[in-house]
Amino acid sequence: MRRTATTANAILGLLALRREWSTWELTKQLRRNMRFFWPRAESQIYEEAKGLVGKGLARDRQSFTGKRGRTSYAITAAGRKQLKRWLATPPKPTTLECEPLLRVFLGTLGTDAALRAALAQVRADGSAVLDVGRVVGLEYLAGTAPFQDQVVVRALVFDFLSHHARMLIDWADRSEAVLDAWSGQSDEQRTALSLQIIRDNLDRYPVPSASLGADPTELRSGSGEQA
Amino acid sequence: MRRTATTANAILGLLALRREWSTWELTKQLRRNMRFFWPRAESQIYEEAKGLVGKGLARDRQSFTGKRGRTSYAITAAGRKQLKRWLATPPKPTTLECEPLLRVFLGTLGTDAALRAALAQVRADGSAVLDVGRVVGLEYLAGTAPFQDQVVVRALVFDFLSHHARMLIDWADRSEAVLDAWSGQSDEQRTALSLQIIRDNLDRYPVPSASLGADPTELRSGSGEQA
DNA sequence: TTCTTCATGTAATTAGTTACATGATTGA
DNA sequence: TCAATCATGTAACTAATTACATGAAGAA
Repeated sequence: MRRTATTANAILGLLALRREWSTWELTKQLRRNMRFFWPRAESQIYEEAKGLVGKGLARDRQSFTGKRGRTSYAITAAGRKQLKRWLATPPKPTTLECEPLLRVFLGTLGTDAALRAALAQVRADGSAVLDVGRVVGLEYLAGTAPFQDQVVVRALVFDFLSHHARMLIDWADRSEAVLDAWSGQSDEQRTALSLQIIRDNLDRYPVPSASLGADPTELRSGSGEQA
Repeated sequence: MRRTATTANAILGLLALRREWSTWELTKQLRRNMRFFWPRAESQIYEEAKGLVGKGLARDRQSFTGKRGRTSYAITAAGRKQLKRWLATPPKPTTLECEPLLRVFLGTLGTDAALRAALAQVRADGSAVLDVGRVVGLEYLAGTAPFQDQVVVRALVFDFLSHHARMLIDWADRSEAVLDAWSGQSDEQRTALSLQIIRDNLDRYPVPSASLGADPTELRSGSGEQA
């Protein structure tokens, strides 16, 4: 009853963009485009696609390549209706899952090498996004992308992922520089550096005017450089 | 067959920082600090804590508040050993799960209002991080944070989350401006704007001289039937 | 006194992953 | 013809969520 089943709706959305998809094409699409903001194992796709058929939201068609079967899917009228309904529901919150950051959080329990390995992983995660972005972005610019007609929304997604990726890489770079600075520093110096990092970040938060309640003396003056 | 069980290790890490934790304190900690990079349902904590005891990595202690029981946990020597081992293993990739972005991806199938709702959610997600950051950050600056001695690593986490949050908010702002620009624009103008967004992002990628070349093959979604 | 929030869990269910198995196609 | 990779799934399992139930403490 309370089933949101986002993955199923994601597939439904793909089905709505083209008249027929083989399961393989669906998985390829998820690998290429959606994995960075809705990552799922490929076996899940097979499962969900079958589920859609079971609910009458898609229909399947069998064909053969040699003696090996293949299933293709197409959206039904009921499927389109369900998709519209879903798109009108409130979105779920964004979540980030960053195991390397957990390791940094617990970093004092481990080694310097472990800390650096965590940073390296985050940098690699960002690079992986950019690597795909370069290929896909150039396709759109060339006008040859598989869903060129969707470019107006895809550009927004592209912008998101690009910034996300660069955030990861830049953070890894900054943090590595901090680790480098630590060597030869006293505990006091390290602490001072850390507090400065926190202060720098806080200074850049725009205080939300909506929620400023009691007294403005609480706020730091001189933060008037908003864009 | 590798059992990493990151959530269990996360709890183990908390246990290593203090001599005893009640389950409630563990859940509170996860809500306050870790939920933005390792979000888990609270019921999971109870489960995992029991699991740690079962494996001898922690021991539990029962007490009472009135007639109601309470369980507290402490790490064992074996637990510390396991924790060290885990910290030395390679980190897992970062993943982002952004349902609003999926909605933007499929945005042409829905309404303008739905698109804006997705952006609003992302902005809210960023704000939620900053709201906690303000409180926690000031605690560290004041020297009164519960784990003040961990400030050197916590500052790095703080830096990450601050930038992540601002990335979300800035993207929502930019994208909303794009939606505003769309009204009164022709399809050609919208497309031009979108391509410009993609171009701007690509221009800012440093092309990694190391991994040039590779494959432009991956594209080509077959069946060139496009609307 | 009653309401709300803090605190402590259990039960039922589902979503998702890992591992495996195997046919078809390509190209060296 | 052999290996790699493309393509198509299934089985087994576990991690995780939702929903529920209820006691204690403090505020109104």
